[in-house]
Amino acid sequence: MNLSDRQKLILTLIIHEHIRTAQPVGSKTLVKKYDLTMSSATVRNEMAALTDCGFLRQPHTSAGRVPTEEGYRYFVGNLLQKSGLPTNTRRTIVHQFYQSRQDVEQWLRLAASVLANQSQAASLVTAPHSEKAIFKHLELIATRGRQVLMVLVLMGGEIRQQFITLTESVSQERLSEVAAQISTLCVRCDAERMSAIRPQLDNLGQDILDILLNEIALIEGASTGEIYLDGMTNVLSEPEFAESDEARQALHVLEERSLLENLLSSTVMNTDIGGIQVLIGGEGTWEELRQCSIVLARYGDPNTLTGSVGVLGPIRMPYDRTISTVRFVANVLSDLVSETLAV
Amino acid sequence: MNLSDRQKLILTLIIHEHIRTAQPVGSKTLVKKYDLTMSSATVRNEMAALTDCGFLRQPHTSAGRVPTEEGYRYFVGNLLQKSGLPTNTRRTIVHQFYQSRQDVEQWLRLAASVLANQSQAASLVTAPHSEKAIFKHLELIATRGRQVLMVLVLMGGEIRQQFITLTESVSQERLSEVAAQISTLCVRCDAERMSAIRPQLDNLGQDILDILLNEIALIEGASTGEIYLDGMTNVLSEPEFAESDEARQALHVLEERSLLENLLSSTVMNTDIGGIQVLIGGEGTWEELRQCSIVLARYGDPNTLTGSVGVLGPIRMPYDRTISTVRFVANVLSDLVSETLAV
DNA sequence: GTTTAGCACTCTCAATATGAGAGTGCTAAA
DNA sequence: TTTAGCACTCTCATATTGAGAGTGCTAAAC
Repeated sequence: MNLSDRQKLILTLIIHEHIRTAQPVGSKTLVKKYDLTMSSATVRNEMAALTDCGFLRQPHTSAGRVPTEEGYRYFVGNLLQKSGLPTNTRRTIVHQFYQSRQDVEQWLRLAASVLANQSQAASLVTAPHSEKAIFKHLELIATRGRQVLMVLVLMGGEIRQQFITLTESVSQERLSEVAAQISTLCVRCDAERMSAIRPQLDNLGQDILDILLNEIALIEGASTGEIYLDGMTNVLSEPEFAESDEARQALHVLEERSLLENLLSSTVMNTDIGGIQVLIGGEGTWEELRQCSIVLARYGDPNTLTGSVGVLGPIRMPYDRTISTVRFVANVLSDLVSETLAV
Repeated sequence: MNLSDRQKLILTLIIHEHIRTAQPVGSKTLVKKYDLTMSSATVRNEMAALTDCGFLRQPHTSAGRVPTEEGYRYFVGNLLQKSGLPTNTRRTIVHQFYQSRQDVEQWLRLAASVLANQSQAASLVTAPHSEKAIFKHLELIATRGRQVLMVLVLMGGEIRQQFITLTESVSQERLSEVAAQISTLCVRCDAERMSAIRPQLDNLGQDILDILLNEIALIEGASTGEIYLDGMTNVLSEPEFAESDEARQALHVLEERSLLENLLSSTVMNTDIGGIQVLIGGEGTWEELRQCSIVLARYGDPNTLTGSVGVLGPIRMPYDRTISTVRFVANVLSDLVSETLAV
C-alpha cells in the first residue's frame, strides 16, 4: 500500500492525537490543533482514502476516525522514526542500576519496575536462561536425617536449590567430599559429558549425579527463566479498560505462566538481540490481547544466556517512547549480563 | 451489642444471600427464599433493629438491606461456625503438594495457586523467614576477574546469592578454602558469634566475612521473605469492581511491595501460628482496601521460621470457606516446614 | 405483647423521547 | 486539485415516564 506524503502525515497526526485523547479524531479538530495549511474538507478526503486502505475506521457514521490495528502496524513499521530516550532519562535509569545491589534478581526486578514506571503499563522481564545448561558447581548440605539440600550453580549464574532424600543418612563431610568431586570433574561440562564421568563415582556419587542430571534436564526443558512482572495495575487505569473485562483477560495472560511462556516462545524466540518485536492487537492469534499491544526485546548473549523484556499496554500506546525504553533497558541488561554472567 | 436468636438468624441469612447475589436483600425475598415461618413484616421490624445496631444499611430508601462492615465483623466474630474443608478438597490439595517437586519455591507457588483457585480471589504467600538469621553454609564461586558469586545458606533453607567484587583476583582453590573455613567456624552461629571469629581469619577471610555480615544484616532487616502472588485477575471479575478503580487500588497494595510488607507486619505479626486474622474493609486504616477483605494466617514454627498466607477478595466474600482454606493451606505449609526446614 | 395484613409512599432502574453537537460525504465553485 | 457550503447521520447527555421492589406505619388479629 503506497501512501502519499500528505496521507502519511495525516495518519501520523491522527494516531498521535488519538493516543493523547483516546477519542476518535475529526477532520476539523485535526486542522485546528495542528495548524494544517489545508482545509478540513481536504483532510476528509484523505481520511476517506486512508479508511479505504484499512488504516482508519469510524466507530459510527458520524464520528471521527480511529486508527485500526493495520493502521498502527503501518505506523510502527513505516512512519515511526527511531527516537532515542532523553539523556537525563537514560542517566536516571542507569543510575538506578548502578545503585542497586549486585544481584541478578534485583536487576531484573528493577528492570521490570523501570519499564512499568516509564511506560505506565505492565512490564515483564524473564531471567537470563540458556538452552544448554553448563555445569559449574554443586553443593550438598545435610539438613536432617536423609534430607539433603542440593544447590546447583550453572555457568551464567543460574542457581537451583532442591531438597533431595537419600536412601540413607550421610554425614556432611561425606556429602562435601562427593560435591567437591563432582564439581571438579564436571566443571564446564554439559549434561552429556557429565553422564560420561558416572563410572568414576562411587554409589553415593552416582545417585547424586542422577538426581543432578534429572534437575538439569528440567532446567533445559524450561523455555524461559523466572518471570518478573510489574505495573499490572497501570493497565487498569487506561480508559479503554475502565469497565469491560478485556483488562482481566489481558492480565490473565501475564499471570498464567503457561500462557505467557507460550506467547514468549512463539514471538521472542525469532527476535535478534537488540531487535524489537511489536505485537499489535494480538495479531489475530491472541484473542485475549485484542485490545493490547506488546513490545518485546531480547537481551543477553546470543549463543549462551538470553532473556526477554517487554511491556504490555493498550493498543493506543506511545510506541516511540515505549520502544525506546524497552530497547534501552534490554541493552542495559545485556551489558550487565556480559559483564558479570558471561561464560 | 446483644442480638436475639431471630436477629442472628436474619443477619446470617441476609449476609448469605448478599454474598450469593451481590444485591441488596429485601424482606419479602428473604421469607420466600428461605421458607421463613414469620411474615415479611416481622422480618422488616428485625431488619430495622439490625439497621439501628449498625449491622445493616440501605443503599437508598426503598432498597433492600446490605450488610455493613460492622455487620460482617459481627458475623465473622460471633455467628460463623468453624467449618472444615470437605474431605475430598483436602485430599486434592494435599495430593498436589505431594506431587510437586521437593522445592520450597514450588511449594509456595503452589500454595498461592491453590488459595487463588479455591477462593476465586487474589492470594499471597510469603516465604518462611526468621527474624534471627543462623548461618549454615557459605560458598564462593569464582566467575571472572575479581567477580565472585557468593552463595549463603541459612539454617531453615533460606538461600541468598550475590555477586561481590574483591580488591584483587583470587583463585577458585583459595576461595573454596576460605569458604570452607568460614563454613566450619560459623555453622549454627548468629551474626554476633560470627563477628567473634573474625580474628581467626586472614585478610581475605575478613573481607569476605564483612560482606557476609552485611548481607545477613540485610536479611534480618527484611520484615518478610519473598512474596508470591496469584489470582489477581480473579478479583477483577467480581461485579463490585466492574468499573470503579477500587480494584486497581486494592491490587496496587499487593503489587507495591512496600505497602504489602507494611500491611503484613502491622497485622499478621500479632497472630499466632494456626490463628486466623480477618481484615474487613481495611478496618478504617487501609483506605485502598475499603471494598476488600483479607484473610490471613501465619504458618511455620513460632520461634524460628514463619511466613504468611492469605487471600484478598471483596468484602462480600464467603468467609467460612475462605477461612477454612487459608487455615488448611497454612497447616499444610507448617507441616512441610517442620518436616524439611526445621533447624 | 407479638405478629401480621394492608396500604401509602419512596426510590431506582430501564425504556423512551428530545435536542445539541460533532462529523461526514457530496456538490459545485474557485 | 482544493475548498466552501450544506444536508444528513449518529451519539450522547438530559429529561420524562412507569413498573417494580421495598419500606415504615397503623390497626387488627393472635
